[in-house]
Amino acid sequence: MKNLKLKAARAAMDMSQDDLAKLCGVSRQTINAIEKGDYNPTINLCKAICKTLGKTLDELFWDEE
Amino acid sequence: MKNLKLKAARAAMDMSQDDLAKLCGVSRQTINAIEKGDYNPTINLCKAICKTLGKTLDELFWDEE
DNA sequence: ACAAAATGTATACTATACTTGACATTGTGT
DNA sequence: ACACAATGTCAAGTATAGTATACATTTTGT
Repeated sequence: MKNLKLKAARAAMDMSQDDLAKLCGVSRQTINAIEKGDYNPTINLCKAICKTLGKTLDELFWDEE
Repeated sequence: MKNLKLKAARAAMDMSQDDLAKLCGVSRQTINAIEKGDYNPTINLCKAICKTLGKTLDELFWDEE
């Protein structure tokens, strides 16, 4: 399942996947795969993404059902 | 750095590392290593742990500074 | 319509999360 | 003191997160 919250938060900061990737110290493909739901990132990467986008884990990676 | 919030939440539910591991579908060593801070779990495992312990990602895995 | 930027996707490789099995150590109860 | 549960730790293996390179497609601006 895609991570649309991440995609939206990135768009709100007017960042490309590549911008975010560089700021988080990973490759563009990694960000792309996470947004696409292709894989299961580590918590440290999730935290780095959250801090870069000014969000928390719950805001970007928690799905309440 | 150790994850004491996780250790405390598990203790509050009166669960052993092995209990938690089984409920999350991972090995005991994995839970032990996470509490010890030995590695960097995936977000899916973090979510499974949170749901088992009735906590959110922010409560167990977010460190505000 | 055109060019350039951003995104999607594929392959082959490397790093590391996670497993299984085993043993040592530290608690906790009786 | 004794037994047993819970925790810490090691080593060798497997699965998959994440990389580098490359190319196709879509989006956006002019």
